[in-house]
Amino acid sequence: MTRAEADQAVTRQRLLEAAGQEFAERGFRNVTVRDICTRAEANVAAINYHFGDKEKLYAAAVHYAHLCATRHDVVGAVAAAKALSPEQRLHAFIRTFLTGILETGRPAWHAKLMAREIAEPTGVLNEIAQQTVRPRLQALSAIIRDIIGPRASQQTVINCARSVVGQILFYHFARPMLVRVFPNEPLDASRLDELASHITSFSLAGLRGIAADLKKLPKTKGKRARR
Amino acid sequence: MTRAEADQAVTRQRLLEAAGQEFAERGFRNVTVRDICTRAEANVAAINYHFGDKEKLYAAAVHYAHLCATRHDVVGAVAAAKALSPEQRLHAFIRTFLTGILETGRPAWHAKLMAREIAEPTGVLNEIAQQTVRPRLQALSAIIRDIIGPRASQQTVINCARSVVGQILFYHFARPMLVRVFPNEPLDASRLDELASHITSFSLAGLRGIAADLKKLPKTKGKRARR
DNA sequence: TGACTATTCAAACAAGCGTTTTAAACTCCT
DNA sequence: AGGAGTTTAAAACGCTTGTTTGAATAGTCA
Repeated sequence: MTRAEADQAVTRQRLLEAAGQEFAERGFRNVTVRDICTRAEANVAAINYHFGDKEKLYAAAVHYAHLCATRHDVVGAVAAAKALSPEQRLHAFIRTFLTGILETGRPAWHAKLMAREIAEPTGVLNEIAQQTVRPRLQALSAIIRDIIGPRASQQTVINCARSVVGQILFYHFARPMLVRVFPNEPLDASRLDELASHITSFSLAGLRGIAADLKKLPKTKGKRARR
Repeated sequence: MTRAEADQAVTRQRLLEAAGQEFAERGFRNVTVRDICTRAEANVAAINYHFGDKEKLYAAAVHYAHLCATRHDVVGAVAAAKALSPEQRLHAFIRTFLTGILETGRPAWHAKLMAREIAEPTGVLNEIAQQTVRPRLQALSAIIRDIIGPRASQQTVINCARSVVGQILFYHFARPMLVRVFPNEPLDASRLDELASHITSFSLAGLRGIAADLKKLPKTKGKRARR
């Protein structure tokens, strides 16, 4: 690799990192290219030179975040825990997912960027849906089905999955409000274990309750209770 | 009231409605004053004339939304159901809250505006926190305590409240992703009953599970199990 | 070394934004 | 009817934004 190519690589990388953090923290529209270039210690024109335009930089940042995320991913953590009980796998899923939400600064802007894109799509949302969300949903659905049993309808599994993920992502989306309503709670990585345990306990009980409800109404053979 | 005053009032009101819907749907930064004025069939200068500037219009829209929301509010619905069981009151809370999230168009941009402000505060968040969120949290906390009993710590109640609200708001924040991951699900008002029932069942079971866990660990007299 | 390419940089550009200005249109009161 | 006060309308202003330009710099390779 030539020196020039190395320079290009290092500037590109700095832009990618700076853009990822800025975008994750403040959103696509609220971040200016000058903000990013200042943080990356690069010239204003660097973005257009290396990536074409702001949108392509954003797409590259999302793609990069996905690569980073899949390295030590939620799905990976769950797969590695294949030998564990469904309850333990649920805890692993929740804890790993929540880590990316509660962590601050450099190491975990990936999850925040994903979450932001989920709420305010910018065109690369479909890519995220296919590459990041679907596999996680698959993993979570498998765990949930292990817990509530094969008689539950697919719709029930999905509703439960959304209940679990909703509890987790709440700590991302509602953060500005949470710090105002609960000013004495840190709500950062120091609470990870406590919050992960709570969500796991709450969700486990919820899932078992749903499963118990199904047994009381064995009408439609369990499956396909949908409308 | 003079004719001029009536005209002023009607234009102001049209601006307020148009702004509320635009802001709720697309966010403060993504909406231009020209968008609002076009929708309200008013001149560009109307906003600055009637409200001063764009931010004050936004604040007025939030305030107006709060007024509309408190008319047939979550808290009101719960208070009216004071005679009901905690389980029924939980269902009423969830269903009323979820209505504002799932409803489309005119009648229910209030909840969406609130939710948007929760995720991306613009300066009036403190007002919302005090006027809208705190009373709802109080109402929900009371219901939760009725269900899980007096031995639970305040922190446990709060964690549970966040678990319930997280499930509900998820259908607002994650909507763009949800419609992509579940393209065959409507996720609008037609699903209100089903989703409200699911969240209620899931949460009720979750709460009872938390309560049961407390009885198995009566170490610290229940209260103050924090940290 | 010297032509050639790749990268950085300061400056300027064009478009979109919120806002202001200025004047016209309208209503009200005597 | 006519002046005063209020609301609407069109145009333009100033600022910020993303982007482009063209020169300056550094590195490669014959």
